[in-house]
Amino acid sequence: MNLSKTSQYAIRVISFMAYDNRQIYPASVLVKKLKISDKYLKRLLTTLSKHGIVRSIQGRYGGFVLDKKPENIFIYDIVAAVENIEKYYGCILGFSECSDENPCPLHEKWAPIRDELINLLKNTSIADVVKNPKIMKF
Amino acid sequence: MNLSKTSQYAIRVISFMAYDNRQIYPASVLVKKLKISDKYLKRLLTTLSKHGIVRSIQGRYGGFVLDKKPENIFIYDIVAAVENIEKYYGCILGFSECSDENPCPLHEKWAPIRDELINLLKNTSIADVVKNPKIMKF
DNA sequence: TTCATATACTACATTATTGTGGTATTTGAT
DNA sequence: ATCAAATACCACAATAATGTAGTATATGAA
Ligand code: SF4
Ligand code: SF4
Repeated sequence: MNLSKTSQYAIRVISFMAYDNRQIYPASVLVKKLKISDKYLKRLLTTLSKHGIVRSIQGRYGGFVLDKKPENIFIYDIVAAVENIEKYYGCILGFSECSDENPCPLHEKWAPIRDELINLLKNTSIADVVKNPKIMKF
Repeated sequence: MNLSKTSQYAIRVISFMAYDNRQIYPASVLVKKLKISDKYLKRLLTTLSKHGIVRSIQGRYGGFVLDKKPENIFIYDIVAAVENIEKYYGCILGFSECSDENPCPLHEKWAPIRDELINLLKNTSIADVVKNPKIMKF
């Protein structure tokens, strides 16, 4: 019951960068600050840049910058950028024959929870996440 | 955002057996009906029997029987038997420094969803799941 | 133009999850 | 007691997710 580790990494990086979204952070700094595997994080950053969540600046004195204001970056977009978001819409039991149209008794209770979670992801911005000083003690 | 495949398999098997919880099903029948990998399902059934969810009967004419009435077998127990249930109590963002005591703005919204899901798993019995004929068209 | 330092890319390594094979052991009808 | 048919067990295979290594390419300050 959690986002993939990759999604969590992505959220952490973006959260960190949200502190000062004008500053250019080279990957090396982010790796050191967040203690995430060097190459894995770099690859992740490239992915995020291709999805327009960060902007990459190549060459010397380059790095990564947030491409939008933290208020406009939603967790849902980050997750959708790095993993298959469809997964979050499926049946919790893994059945395929049924859906909203053919609900089991569980569905009535599951669907609202699922929808709440998706809405949470869609409505929560990085600015919201960053409000907690505890989290940001990297 | 789903239970592990193993959990889903387990729920399917138990659901199938719930139809006639007096009948002894040899693993071979369950494999054929549910189209789940032979050895993997057998191993899973052994695990479930060790957790008191099914009872195994060895030897010729043996097989597996539900150890309780479907009304008394809860999804939560099945999941807890086959995967690490702790996973479902953690932070969705994967942070560790904080918790209910040091909530971020997201936590206020996440915790209730998490709790609802856990309650759903705890309160939903196999009898509930099996009420939907669509699901049971194996 | 050079060059230090950054990202981009590709291939491989490790780990966790899921799936398979072969054999030992159990059991009750005969 | 025998034996067909079932579970239990152990070791390995395939796949997916995560982590690592090395090289190519880009860029701007000097
Ligand atoms: S009806 Fe039940 S089994 Fe089907 S998708 Fe909904 S929760 Fe899953
Ligand atoms: S406060 Fe936020 S980051 Fe911390 S456990 Fe709760 S949801 Fe996760």
